[in-house]
Order: sequence, then structure tokens, then C-alpha cells
Amino acid sequence: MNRPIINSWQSVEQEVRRRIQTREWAPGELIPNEADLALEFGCARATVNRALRRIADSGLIDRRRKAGTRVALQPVARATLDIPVIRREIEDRGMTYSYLLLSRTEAVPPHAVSATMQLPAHDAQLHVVALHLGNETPYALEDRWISLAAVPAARQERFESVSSNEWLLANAPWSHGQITFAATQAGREDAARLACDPGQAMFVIDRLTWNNNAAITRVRLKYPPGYQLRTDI
Amino acid sequence: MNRPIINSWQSVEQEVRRRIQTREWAPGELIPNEADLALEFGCARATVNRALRRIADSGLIDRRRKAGTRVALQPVARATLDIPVIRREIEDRGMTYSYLLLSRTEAVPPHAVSATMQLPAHDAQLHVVALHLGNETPYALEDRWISLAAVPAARQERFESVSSNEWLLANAPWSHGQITFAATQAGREDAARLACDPGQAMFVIDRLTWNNNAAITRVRLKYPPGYQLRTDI
DNA sequence: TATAATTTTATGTATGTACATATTAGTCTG
DNA sequence: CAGACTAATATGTACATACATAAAATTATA
Repeated sequence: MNRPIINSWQSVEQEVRRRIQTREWAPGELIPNEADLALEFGCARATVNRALRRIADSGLIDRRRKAGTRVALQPVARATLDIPVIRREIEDRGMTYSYLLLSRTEAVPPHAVSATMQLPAHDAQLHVVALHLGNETPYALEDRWISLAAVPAARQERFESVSSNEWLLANAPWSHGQITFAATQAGREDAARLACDPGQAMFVIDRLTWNNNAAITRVRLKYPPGYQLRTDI
Repeated sequence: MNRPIINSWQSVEQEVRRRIQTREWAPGELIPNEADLALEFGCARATVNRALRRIADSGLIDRRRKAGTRVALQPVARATLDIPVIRREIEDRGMTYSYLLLSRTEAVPPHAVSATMQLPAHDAQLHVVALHLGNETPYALEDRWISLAAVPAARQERFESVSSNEWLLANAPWSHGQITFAATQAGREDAARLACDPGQAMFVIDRLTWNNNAAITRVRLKYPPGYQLRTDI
């Protein structure tokens, strides 16, 4: 049998995906092991390994030592979302970016905020409210709490010309975080700021950022009706 | 100088991330090349390569042949979202899943639907409306159009006991797709089905699925107020 | 001096070998 | 027959080497 040589991890990945897609390897089925595939494809096991590792990362196959590799029964669709700096998001959509600071105060945050940040309930934090605009129209309303314990330098920054978003990125390293997407109705104040009607549905992104065990900031971004977050799978 | 040996790709990744996080390697800065790092860490270049490749995938560094590797100036937060089958999503939250078919018809879809699916505007498609419930309460309202051209077998399926979601996963292979997240206000019908009030903000997920060049299905999932999509970054 | 050809260099990939590790399957033993 | 060892096996990782490739830097050329 004269098999074509498939000797790049990309081609191995493509071929394996093809076999799964065409049901040549059915869901739940055990596929040949790396050594056999390497032999069949005419490449090294490391090459097969890299391809299969990528496919496993995408959720299409499950791999376990000794047990082997099998096609996932119900592949989860795994989407990768890029959450850029808002300025870039706006500029990438071909609009000119501008920024408007609405308020900057030191205050004790609502209990829900200090609780999710795992910070003492009575400690004051920096509270920044700002509007991001694209082509002079409201694009997103930012409501941010910054832990002064974690980022004391923020006390010196007015956030009038540079957004807290970018300032923090440049000045407060972070290790991990959590993002939450949701929908809520615009209150009267939200509506006025986002130039929409009260009661309309806003898309909301909450982000909580940590540096190791210390909460850095919690930001809530409210987008006016019509905003869409899109990604390929 | 007696350097500790860092000879697993995990430890290399951790150490590099640490240096970036502590600003030992500042944003925008060129970091040592793979060969030098391998020498310093006491491991093979392939090991450094794998670690750096992963870090690049996460958006923290930018790599270019010959130009070298530099710390990203404004790292995009890259979030990976798992979109499981709804049944699993509900069961993973510890609720018992149930499913209610609301309607199943063959009809010509609205123009917006046929257009995004790149299918002839006058062709009838299968239209399935169903409710997914957790612990007997509405969890998500599904509104789905299925291309009969791409999945003729769907005509034989009643979707009364098995949801179109799971049936399609098992019977219609797909190669890629697109997901859109948004927020909209509940109409009167939505509200009745999702047991909420008209006008309240629903979280909406639109998914468009393709098999190579043929659109398979377009599904819109509406979630009642309070629903959150969460992920770690 | 602008442009084209060439060299250099850092990353990207492929390979064979070796060993580590998790997990299953089998076997031994009380 | 239950439970404890033991062998077998597929994936996971590390390494040294080699060559491929993109792009910057340099040199040659019109």
C-alpha cells in the first residue's frame, strides 16, 4: 500500500481531524496509538504527538496514558476570546478613540465588590468611572475599583488623560483573573451616559484581576444595546 | 554562578512568566534567545521552545523569526470559553436536565437567517424551538434553523425526546463556526417561556456552524436575567 | 543612491532515542 | 474472592541534532 507521507504536524492534525469529521473514526472510538500513526504517516512519533496534543487541546479527542486516545463523544466547542485594551478594540473597528473621565474618588466599595476581591469590607479603594468613546459616541461605560493596598501608586494618578485600563496594564502586573459576561437593564444614569434608553439591555463584562493572591482591580464594562462579542470556533 | 536547573517546560514557562511579571523583562523588551535561555536554564532548546510557544499562545510575548522574542506591550487577555452541550452545562451546575420541544416546522427563514447562513433566501429550512430546563425551571430558550440541504436526515427526526443540540452533534459533523454574544430585551413571548418579565435583559448566544462550506445550523439561545458566562484568564 | 543579491540569525520543525508516568490488565497471595 | 503486588503499555517529556524558513542586516551591483 502506497501511502502519501504526512510528515508535518499540521498535515497530521488535518488528516486526523478529517478522519474524525468523516466518521472514519467515530465518536467514542479508540484511535490508533502514536507509534502506529507515525508509522502509517511516515513521520516521527513526536510529530504525531504534537498534532494530537493540539487536537486534544481543542476538545475533539480525549487522551489518557495507557488508555489511549479516543474521539470525544460530545466535543465541547472551545472558543478563544481576545479581550484587548478598549482603545485597541475601538481602533480595530476603524473608529477614533477618545476617553472621558467621569469621576475619581476614594471610597469604601459596596460589600459585593470587597467580597469578590477578598479585601476588608471597610477599606477604602479607588473608584474610577469613565466613558470610552468611538467616533465621539459612547462605546463602553467603565466602573472600576482599584485596591490601594495592591496598587498604592494609583493614588498619584489622576486618570484624566490615560485610562485606568491602560495605566494599570502598564503599572500593575497581574497573574490571573476572572471574566464574567452577563446582560442587565440600563438604569437611568447608565442610559444617560451611554446615550440609550433606560431599561434597554446592556451587555456587561466584569473582570476581576489578581496578582498572585492580591486582588488588583474589579472593573465592570457596560456596553450599549447592539454590542456584540464575536469569536470563531 | 550556580544556577538551579530548570529543565521541564513547565518550570521554564513559570520562570519566564515570573520574570515578565516582575518586570525583570519589561514590556516591549527583547528577551534572550532560545539557545541562551536553554544554556542558562540547563535544558534543551526544544524545552525552552515549547515553553515560549505556550506563552506566546497566551498573548504575553510576541515572537518573530530572526527578530526574536519580546514581551508584549499590551498583552491581550485571552480567555478560553468552553461551550458544552446544554444538557451538560445544566447537569454540571448540579441541576436535573429536562427538555421541552415547543415547535418544529419547515419554513422559509427570515432573510437575516438565510443571509448569514449563505443559503438561498427562498429555501425552506427546519425550524425548531425548544426549552431547556434545569430543575424544571426554564434555563435557556433555543431557536434553531437547520439547513435541510446540509442535513436532510433531520427531516426524519422529531426532536421530541432528544434535543436538536445533541442530535446534530451526533449526526452532523461540523468543521468550524462562529459564536456571538449579545444582550437583548425579552419580548412578551420570550418572557412567557423563560418565566421572566417582558423588557428584562436576556443574555443571547448565537452560534453558526459550518461543515466546510456548507452551513449546517444557526441557533440562538436566550438566557433569562441573571445568567452569567464565566471564565478564567 | 536605490535596488538587488547575499549572509546572518532566531525561531520553527522533524527525528531518534531515552526515560518518566499514569493506568490498565494480569497475577499472585492470604 | 478480595486485595496487594507486578507487568505491560500508551502517552508525556527531555534531549541532541539537523535542517527549514523568515526576516533583518549587510554587501554587491546597476
